[in-house]
Amino acid sequence: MQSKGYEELKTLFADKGLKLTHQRLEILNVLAEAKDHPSAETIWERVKKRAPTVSLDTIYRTLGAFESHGLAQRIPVEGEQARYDGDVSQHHHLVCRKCRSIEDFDWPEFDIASLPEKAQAWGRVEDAQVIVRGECEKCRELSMRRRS
Amino acid sequence: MQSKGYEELKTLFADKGLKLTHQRLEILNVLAEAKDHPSAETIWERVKKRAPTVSLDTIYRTLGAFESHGLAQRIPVEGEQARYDGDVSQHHHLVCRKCRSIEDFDWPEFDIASLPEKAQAWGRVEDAQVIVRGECEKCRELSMRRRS
DNA sequence: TCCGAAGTAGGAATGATTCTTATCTAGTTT
DNA sequence: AAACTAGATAAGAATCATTCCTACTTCGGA
Repeated sequence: MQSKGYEELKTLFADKGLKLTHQRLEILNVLAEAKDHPSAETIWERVKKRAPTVSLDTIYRTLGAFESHGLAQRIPVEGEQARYDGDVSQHHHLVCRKCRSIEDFDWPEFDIASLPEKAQAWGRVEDAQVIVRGECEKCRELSMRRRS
Repeated sequence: MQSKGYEELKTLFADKGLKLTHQRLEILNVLAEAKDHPSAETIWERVKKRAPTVSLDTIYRTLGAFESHGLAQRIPVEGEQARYDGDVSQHHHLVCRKCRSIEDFDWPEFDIASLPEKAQAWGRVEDAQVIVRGECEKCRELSMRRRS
């Protein structure tokens, strides 16, 4: 995800009726740089390095605003903490049940337009993605070593 | 999901090292009859009709046990309450962001074996499903009517 | 520059889920 | 059939992510 210029962002936010504050900018930056699909709390820790006074509540509110305006997505995973992705382009996720790590993967052949009848007729589709759950390689090795 | 006979279940549970208690039977029944992907609390309400003394904690513990033994799945959705599905066969979900309803859909062409390279190499895949998010027809009509 | 809407901090409140402890039960052993 | 033991259960307390409340501050248009 490439960062947009300040003026470009300002226009983008204005169009959505959002104000482009310092905190929101920092959160956007963290999201843009993150490759680990961080939780709100993790984002908070990272943002605090550059803006130490930001409150966790602000992080939550901002992420909620970003999500409803299509600037970020909340990843469809169960689990204690919500996980966010600043990349809203079409892609899919690999979710490790052990260590909770989340990785992206692309699947160009996957096409929302070819979803079956029932999905097309269901209502207004906003997004569709594949969720693969299991055990990542790292955890798999660990559990094998432990067993032997 | 068809109910299995008692003896059959007993064997199935014994094989997994689980005890087949009255409570677990009732929870299984509720899951088998449910088509709405209920939350733990909803399951609790239904189970209480037949077994009024069951505690919510038992519901949570049992669902956890069922999930790790492949007798139920927790649906990969974000949101305040976890949602469960007694159907563990390959299928996908339509999730309404407004009313939180969840519907099943089948997609025979979807094949785990044809996931792209990166997903195959990631680790041990336990399941893969498509999550479609958006607004169901009912909510869509409501919001349109309100707007006009 | 002024105003109202929107954003913010900090702490309190909420609500789902899990843990603790003492008790109980299913399936097994004697 | 009585005793045994690992696994289950109930009840309430504890946790922890997330949201709400209140008072204060900032942004952007007029």
